[in-house]
Amino acid sequence: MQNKEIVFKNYLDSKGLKFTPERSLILDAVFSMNGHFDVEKVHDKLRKKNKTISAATIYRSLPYLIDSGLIREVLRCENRPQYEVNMGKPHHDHLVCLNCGRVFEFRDDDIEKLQNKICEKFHFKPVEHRLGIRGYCMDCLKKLKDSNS
Amino acid sequence: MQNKEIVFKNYLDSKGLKFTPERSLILDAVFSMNGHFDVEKVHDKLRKKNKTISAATIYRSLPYLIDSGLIREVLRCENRPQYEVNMGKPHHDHLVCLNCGRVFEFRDDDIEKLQNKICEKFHFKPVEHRLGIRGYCMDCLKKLKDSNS
DNA sequence: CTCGATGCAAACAGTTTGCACGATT
DNA sequence: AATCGTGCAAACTGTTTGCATCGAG
Repeated sequence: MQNKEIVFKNYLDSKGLKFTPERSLILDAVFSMNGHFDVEKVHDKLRKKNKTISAATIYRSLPYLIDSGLIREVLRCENRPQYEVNMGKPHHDHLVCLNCGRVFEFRDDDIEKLQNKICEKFHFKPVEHRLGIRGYCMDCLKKLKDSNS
Repeated sequence: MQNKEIVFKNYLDSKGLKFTPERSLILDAVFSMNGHFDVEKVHDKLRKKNKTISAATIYRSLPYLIDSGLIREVLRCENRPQYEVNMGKPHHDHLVCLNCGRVFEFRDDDIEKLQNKICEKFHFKPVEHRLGIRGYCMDCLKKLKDSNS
């Protein structure tokens, strides 16, 4: 039993909920994802392992995973909510390419500090923040330039 | 004919589209809104003026308003997309209170500069960015504290 | 026996689209 | 006549919910 299972089980126990086989599979699927994912991707992943679980169950499980701190919702750059695993990384922000859709992660302590300064100014107690910069990545810029010449 | 109408008309003309009475009403409704709004709010506003316009038409018009630069989509803090009028203010970010839902706007040039620095590092050409900090505002903090004592 | 968990299907909300009709040129 | 815009209703997508059933304690 790995760390993530222990965390999830403890969380569920504390709420009088059960660590079922389905929830275990969803947990594994979510952690086998690299990068961002949405409900459909989790569903697909499970189907590929011939462990189909109804979408309703996934929808019902995600809030528990979020509440337990194992995953979190990230910047909405598409039409549906995206999630990602909380891997010890305290926080990071995103560069989203409008052309290829790739997401580049970065973390900048100075930005974090400035944000805290602003919160102080407003007497605002921050819980979380999301910063997403959308634009064009190096590769796509090059491609676009080439195709125009 | 005011500025916004001229801008919109010019935009529509340039695309071979028409500045219809419906689009004019939507434009007015949108500009009479203070703060953020969504499609339903525009619809309501128009209904209150006894100028009911079908939701479909509003949905079809918003992209033109965005594309013409008159309004923009803002941070999604709720379940549906929110928009706001582009009032000359070049850009600002948001503090969203998780308790009362109020949105505080701010602008910080240092953060903007840092973002540009990061983009340079990634050879990333930014188009737009959204920063939302969620937490608790001063008033709610006070209220929450009082009710706990 | 009692709860919570599940899958299914139906319901739902927001958005988009097909279509017939209307207005403008 | 051609083109674009509109309202309506139907379609569609992602998500939630009611219900019968299952399964662990």
